[in-house]
Amino acid sequence: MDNKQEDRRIRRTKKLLKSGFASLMKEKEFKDIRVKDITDLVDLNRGTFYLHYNDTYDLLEKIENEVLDDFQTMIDTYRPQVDGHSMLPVIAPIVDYIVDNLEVCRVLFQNKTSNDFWEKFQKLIRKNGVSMIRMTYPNYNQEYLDYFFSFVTTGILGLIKEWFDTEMRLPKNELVLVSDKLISATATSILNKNSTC
Amino acid sequence: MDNKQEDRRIRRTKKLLKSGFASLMKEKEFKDIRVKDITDLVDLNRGTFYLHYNDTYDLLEKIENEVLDDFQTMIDTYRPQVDGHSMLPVIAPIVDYIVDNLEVCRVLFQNKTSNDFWEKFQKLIRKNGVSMIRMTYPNYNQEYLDYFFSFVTTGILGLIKEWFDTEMRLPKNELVLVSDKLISATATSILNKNSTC
DNA sequence: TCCATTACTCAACATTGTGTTGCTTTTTTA
DNA sequence: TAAAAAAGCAACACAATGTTGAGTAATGGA
Repeated sequence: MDNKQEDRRIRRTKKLLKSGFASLMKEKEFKDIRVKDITDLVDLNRGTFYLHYNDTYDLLEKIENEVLDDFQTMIDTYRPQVDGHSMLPVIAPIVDYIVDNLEVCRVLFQNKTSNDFWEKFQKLIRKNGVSMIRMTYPNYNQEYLDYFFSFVTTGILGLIKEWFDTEMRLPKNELVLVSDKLISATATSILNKNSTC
Repeated sequence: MDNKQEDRRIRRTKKLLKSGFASLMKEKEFKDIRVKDITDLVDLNRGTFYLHYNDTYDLLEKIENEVLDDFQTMIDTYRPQVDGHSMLPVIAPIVDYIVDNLEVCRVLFQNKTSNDFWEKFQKLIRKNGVSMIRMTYPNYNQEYLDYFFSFVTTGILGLIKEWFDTEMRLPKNELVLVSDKLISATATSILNKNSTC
């Protein structure tokens, strides 16, 4: 978006720091990653890190927010195509995105850090999902709806995590289908039986 | 279990450190908790901490494992009562346990640390759950079963987290019912439709 | 092409928290 | 009550942090 706002050097440096960080996350735990580890890996001065991030938590958070912004953009783009029965039109591009940004997404979805990303992801899905459900079931009990969304969104996060944990053995399109199936199965079983409670 | 194995002073000290830690987790993030914070709070020497734990991560891990051991014991105790259709006989005592150990369980289920507890909890449920499912569906595709379990177990974890996040407003027995309902809804919709794939 | 701007480098620094040690005091248990 | 073991205490070296000031190099607009 702000592609021309930042100095080319800054873009380059940030990209290096982020990719170095993601790369280190394959080898060691988040808590064991030092600023020096990152800057050594990508050949930058340690001080340079602090020109852009406060610490490794800040770096992680910035990465999280960038991905989440992309997700929101995709939801806004593809939601109009959802027909109410299946979430496929939205799920498919999101899974495509994950595949296109594997290294970073692995870090976020496998979530060996703190569950900030999971939490924010859920908020995003819930925000967008509640408004859709309300169209069909305007009076459904809000508290139950909250629990429903907690269940489904964490469930999907667990699904994607499982996918990474198993080296992405399941083909991408099957992951999409399984996700959609589980979402609609849960939704219909809950929404239809208790639409008045 | 080893109630009489450990010196009374050790029992007291460990209990103090664990409760102090759980108490601090209400105020601040895990990463901001120093060993000195804990020992100051419960009036112990900082060095004493290191007689029992390597660091705060180690302390957290020990807490996790104790709770998980209790869960396994409860599953072993109550599983014989499960009739195949509902998980209520197992879910209910687990939720009771959570209520009886609120402070510690809040830390583990709200999971603002690293998702080690979630991960171990899932492993435990999966281990016990797969063997039950196999009785009824011996030939169900293993890979799909894995995804099903990832979905359901993280879903339930999300449910419990939601419960803590909303100050446990939902009555305990309703939480039990919602959990059971979501589990069996997901299970039946998946297992019945695709028992051959 | 030049020049002002600004990002990055480098070395040094104070600070904080860690994990350990040797010795003393207190508590436990048999 | 005595031996054993845990907790207190003070001091230590160490690692990593976050910041600094001054010099160097790259950038992008005129």
